[in-house]
Amino acid sequence: MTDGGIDTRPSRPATLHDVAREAGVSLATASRSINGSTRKVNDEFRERVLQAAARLDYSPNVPAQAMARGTTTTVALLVADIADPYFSSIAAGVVAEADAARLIVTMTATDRDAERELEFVRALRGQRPRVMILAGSRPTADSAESALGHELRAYERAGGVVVLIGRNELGLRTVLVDNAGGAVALARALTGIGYRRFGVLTGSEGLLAEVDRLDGFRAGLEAGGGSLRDDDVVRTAFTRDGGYDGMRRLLSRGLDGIELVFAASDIMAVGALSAIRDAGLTPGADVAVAGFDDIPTARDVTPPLTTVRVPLEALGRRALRLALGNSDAAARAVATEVVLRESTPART
Amino acid sequence: MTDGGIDTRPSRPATLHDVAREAGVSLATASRSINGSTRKVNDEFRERVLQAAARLDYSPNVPAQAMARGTTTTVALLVADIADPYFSSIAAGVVAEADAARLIVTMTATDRDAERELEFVRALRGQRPRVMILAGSRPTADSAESALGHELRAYERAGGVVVLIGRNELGLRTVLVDNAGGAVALARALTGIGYRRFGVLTGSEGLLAEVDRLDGFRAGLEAGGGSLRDDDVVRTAFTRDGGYDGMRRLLSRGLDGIELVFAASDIMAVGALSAIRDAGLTPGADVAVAGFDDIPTARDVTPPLTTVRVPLEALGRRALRLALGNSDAAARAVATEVVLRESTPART
DNA sequence: CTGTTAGCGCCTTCAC
DNA sequence: GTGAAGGCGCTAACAG
Repeated sequence: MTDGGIDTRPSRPATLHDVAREAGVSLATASRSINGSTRKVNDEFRERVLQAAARLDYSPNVPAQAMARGTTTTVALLVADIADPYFSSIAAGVVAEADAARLIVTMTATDRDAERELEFVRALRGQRPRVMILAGSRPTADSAESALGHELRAYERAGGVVVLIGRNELGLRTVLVDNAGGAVALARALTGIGYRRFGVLTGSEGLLAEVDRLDGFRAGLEAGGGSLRDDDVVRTAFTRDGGYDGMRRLLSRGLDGIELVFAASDIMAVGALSAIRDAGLTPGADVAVAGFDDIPTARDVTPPLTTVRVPLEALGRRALRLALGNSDAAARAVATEVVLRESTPART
Repeated sequence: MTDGGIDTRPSRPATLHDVAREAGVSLATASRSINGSTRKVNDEFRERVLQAAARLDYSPNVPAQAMARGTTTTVALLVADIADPYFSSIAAGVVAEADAARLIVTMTATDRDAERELEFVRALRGQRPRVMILAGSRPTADSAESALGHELRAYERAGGVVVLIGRNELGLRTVLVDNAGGAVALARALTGIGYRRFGVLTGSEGLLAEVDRLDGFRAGLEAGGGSLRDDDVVRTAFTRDGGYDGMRRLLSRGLDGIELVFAASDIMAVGALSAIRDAGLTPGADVAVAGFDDIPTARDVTPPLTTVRVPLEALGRRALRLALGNSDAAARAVATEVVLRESTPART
């Protein structure tokens, strides 16, 4: 820099070695000063090292540390769809908790594709994350399942920790959600305020959550004296548009006495509301709608959505805590809670 | 495994060395077989290596590869809030594009805190990501700003690439959004359908996006003959709850002739709609509301929200493409587009 | 308390 | 075409 200007040429990042030399100490001392090991370092030396590091804009090479230590500080998170509020809320929880533990989260989306999920688990395994959290619940059984299980088990055998959110399979650590209980409670609450004839919008992929919610709802109706005919159960995509289409199908076929439509997820319910409105009807008044999850927008749609609250962010936090060995996170299924709002007005 | 069962004890992950030995070839040959280098490998050998790898459940150690190669396959993404649809949509775009380039995305949230942002940039720098994307737009200037700039420049000097989304500072690569143009167009469209008296809900942190949107809106009003009084501009948090509170303030103070409230983001507009409704008024009829961004829920609230579409996912994709040197991604500001919906019915 | 040194797992010239 | 060997940046024994 003979011109005295700032050197902006891309250059090799400073290494610990450089810092040690600059500070006039050994590599080991530099290392100990910067990340404080068990051993103590003379204050003066430490100070010198730290200043040298600052002067050189030194930034520890994490991959190198990982290799030397034999362990990373990474948490891998695999979700079905990042833009879906269900998953982004969970992700926010995982990130928040990771933060507290000084871990970094890597995030990927499977697009609800089992092939892709498998592929990603394979790729992620290579990163040697400390923890792998899978939140995209998937079919109860399918061809890729065994391969997935194999991969996950291999990962655990090599010292990794897997946590599944919302499904209970493969004998892996799981954060269970009380889907069934919530659905039962919802059904009872709805029959309790006078509803009798129901319709259902659910997913078509046989996800565990879907199944549990439907079964629970059925059970709750039985107990409460409501009725649900088999052909009033519409299977569609587990998305906003799926909810819209499913509701439209139901409407064009004729509601035929259905008083309330239960959508297996809020995001589907939101689609259903729009479909109802687009058909010239008024949700709540002409047909009631209930959802599941209590995503943030549930209270902002009109009418505000009756639903079952699943503490999504807490799920994410709990998943990571469970992975990190916090045993009280292992407890039992995460409780859910019925939230009655105006989309299901009391019937007389 | 004398008992013939499956060994599930946590064991050391298989290394390339193990694979080579198992296949009876050298380390180099194993390496070349598995990740295909420039050199050719005898088919038979390669086959043997691949099988050995499968047998041992070998998974390449990415951190080790990174070290040896001197470069990672990581993209670091820093956003303000993961659960906010604005950012999760951008994130989805980044992830999708990263996918195509076989890169892994690590994601962190700053919680809109400049301190945290700085801290994270520092930590992320250590990961030696190929690219760093900052999407949490922040104050136009503040104390942490220079430190941030210093850190980012050091990162670039060491060979990294930084891309900013939505702000134009520090002389770094940027994906610009035409906030001003969109706001101008919105204002003109609204005056065009008969609105004259406006109110505004905007953020209080002086984010560039806020400022541009407000200025643009003002300019558009002038051109279109609308009016906006200074005390009809409410500064509040750039969140759903901020929108709710701001609107409530406006309402309790008395709308005083305001016909339409422009919220600087959809998420704030959504809060405003709820506030209006909670006050016993009907949004659209009693007060019109417009937002900005066109997040997915904009069309699902009632009445559907008039807004300015920002192609969020595309922003994310473009940011990464720009980072990867795709020059056509460098073009000019991303275009925005006015979307009129029922929250702003034409005024005779 | 400080310094020396041997790896961590992999890639990549360089000889063969 | 294949193998041997050095080195990537850092940590963690191990001596001093």
